[in-house]
Amino acid sequence: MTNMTIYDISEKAGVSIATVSRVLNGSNNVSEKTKKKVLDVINQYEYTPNAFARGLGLNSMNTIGLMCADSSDLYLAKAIYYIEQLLRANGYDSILCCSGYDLESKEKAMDVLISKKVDSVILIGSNYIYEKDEDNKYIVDAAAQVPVMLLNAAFDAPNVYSIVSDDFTSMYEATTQMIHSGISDILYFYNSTSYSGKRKLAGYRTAMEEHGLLKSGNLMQFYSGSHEDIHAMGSQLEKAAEKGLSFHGVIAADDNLALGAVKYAQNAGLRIPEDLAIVGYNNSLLTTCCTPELTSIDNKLETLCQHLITTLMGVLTGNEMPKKTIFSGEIISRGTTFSK
Amino acid sequence: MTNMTIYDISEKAGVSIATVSRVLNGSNNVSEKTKKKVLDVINQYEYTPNAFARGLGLNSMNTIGLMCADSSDLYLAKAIYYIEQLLRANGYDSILCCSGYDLESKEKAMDVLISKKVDSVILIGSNYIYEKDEDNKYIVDAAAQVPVMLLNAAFDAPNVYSIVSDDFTSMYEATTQMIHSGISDILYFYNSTSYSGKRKLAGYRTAMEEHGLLKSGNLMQFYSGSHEDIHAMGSQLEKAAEKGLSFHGVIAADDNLALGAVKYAQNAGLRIPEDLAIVGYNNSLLTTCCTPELTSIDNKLETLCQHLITTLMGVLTGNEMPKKTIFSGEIISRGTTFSK
DNA sequence: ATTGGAGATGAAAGCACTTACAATATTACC
DNA sequence: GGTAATATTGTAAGTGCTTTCATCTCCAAT
Repeated sequence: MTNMTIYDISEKAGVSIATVSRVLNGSNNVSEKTKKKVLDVINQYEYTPNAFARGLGLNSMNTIGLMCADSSDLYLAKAIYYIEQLLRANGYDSILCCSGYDLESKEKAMDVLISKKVDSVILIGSNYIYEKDEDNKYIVDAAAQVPVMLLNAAFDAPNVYSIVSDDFTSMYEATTQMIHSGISDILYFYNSTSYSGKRKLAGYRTAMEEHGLLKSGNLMQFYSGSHEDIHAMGSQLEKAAEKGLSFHGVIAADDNLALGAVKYAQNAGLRIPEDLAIVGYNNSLLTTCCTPELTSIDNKLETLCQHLITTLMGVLTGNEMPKKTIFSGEIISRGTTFSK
Repeated sequence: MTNMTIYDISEKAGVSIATVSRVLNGSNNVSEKTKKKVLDVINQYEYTPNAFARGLGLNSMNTIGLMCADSSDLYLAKAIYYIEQLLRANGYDSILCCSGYDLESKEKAMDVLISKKVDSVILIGSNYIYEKDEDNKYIVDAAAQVPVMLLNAAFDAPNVYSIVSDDFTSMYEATTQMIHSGISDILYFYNSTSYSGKRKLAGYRTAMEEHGLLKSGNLMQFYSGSHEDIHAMGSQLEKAAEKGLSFHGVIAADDNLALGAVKYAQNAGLRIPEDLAIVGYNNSLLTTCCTPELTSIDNKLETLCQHLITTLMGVLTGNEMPKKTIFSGEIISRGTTFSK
């Protein structure tokens, strides 16, 4: 922690700097005797090698770039937390970069991280993959420099690894379950058409189609997924109902939207779940805030993160790792739906 | 973005590397003509200087260490978000380190950040300052290396800067307001005795004392402040009520605890606010999840963060800056209290 | 006693920048 | 046109590590 250099240590220990460097890096080409001698000096003076010089020599400072649209988003914040913990446990540090949701900002953020010489970039969230391939160029470019890890999105390119949850199946099952509970007019309430957004929607559609219940009027998009807008979400449902849209169930693409539906039901004096059953997505802490509490789909974020880090560590040590991994989610039943 | 060095650029531009370095660092000792010439080459080849070599030469990589107990905590996550944005706007990047709540982990986390050669460390949250001075040694040590910024805590030491909200006054006013609304048996529900925890409590005590209403039995501590425990929080209140404790108001030290009180009231069939008025703290998104919505104290986090960064930037450029700044909070009245 | 080879060590050349200082070019002024 | 002052540029010495390669030590095998 002092400002000594490797030269000071080598002098005090009576060895060359090469030897000090070797014990610093755990090389086994050092005799036990001199290793101990050097370590003693290092501990005595609380010497810490200069990280920049180390970085220059090794071309790495053991840092990983974490990118997400908004680190204050409930779900993303949890992911950041898990990932940071896991990385540090593996000897890596995290440099965080909130990119926002537009492509240009993402490209800029990516440049920042790459120019910081991170060992890898982890893109947290399904909004980093675009329809058009040219819009994903910034990812391909980054992957030419360092491995790129995607959480909740998948993209097939060299040096890009994807960890996703099976959103399609989760939504398919949630929808099927609601149909089986006797509800046939189910609204799908969503905001994003991101990678996972599309798969969720497809899960709903497939389940509805299989029962001959799909009506295009029951797909309702809201412009935002932000918590601040839950009242506006509620209003939108209210207006739709006033205009004659009839629905006794809402499947929402995330918990904020589901909470909007709860707000709507409460304002309209509807009983939950008798008059309106509601399912959310992400199983965030929002689920336990409202009354009744919210049924939601848990996509096993911690497991996804663990697997992501395992994969990344494998890649960084030069191992062949799977390019895409899929995990199943789970429906957590609470008060806003009928128990099976 | 390529792997060129300053030598390549100097060669292609027909100047020395010193000149390239000068334009890279915005030195004004370069003629416009050569500056343009060099910039053209840099842009043409998309050259980015090697961050490690730069760090070694400048002894800085323009990164700031962000430390918080748990980045997935609602309030801390918001702080991280604001700070990261502001830092990046000022040309700095953030390396994130979630320290947990125990001292030893914090010391370790601090070592990690310092050894990464950050330009400053920002401690986010009131739990970084301890009663005993020896427990704050890790901060003093860190401050010997780089400026240390405290958000929501204050500590007087060289090179340590504190940005706090006036928790005492906020709590004093919230309590006074509740008393004036006609409630005299007000429970104080808290978990932490951190820097701001103590000040909040003092605000409540002072207000109650001034009205001769303070009863020590009305101070109720809960072991955790975590959202997962809201049901347990509710149970604790329920048990206390069953044992004969009477209260018609709850002032909670944060929104999670307040939500616990809401859960209790709902389970016990109490009307809010008629039978039980509730005030939370932090004005987090939890406030709008429950019904009725939660009155809470907003401590102007964004303002605090802005001021913190302003102060930090001043310090880093060698200016004299105030060691401690205090901002007022504001009570946001919602449905869990009587409107004034 | 001799040789070969493994294991331990050191000298020195990177790594890609910054910057003090010296050298040169340019301008200003008489 | 000459000189001093100033603006611009280059040389070279850091910055603190890693690592290759050569050297040296030591011991087992012959």
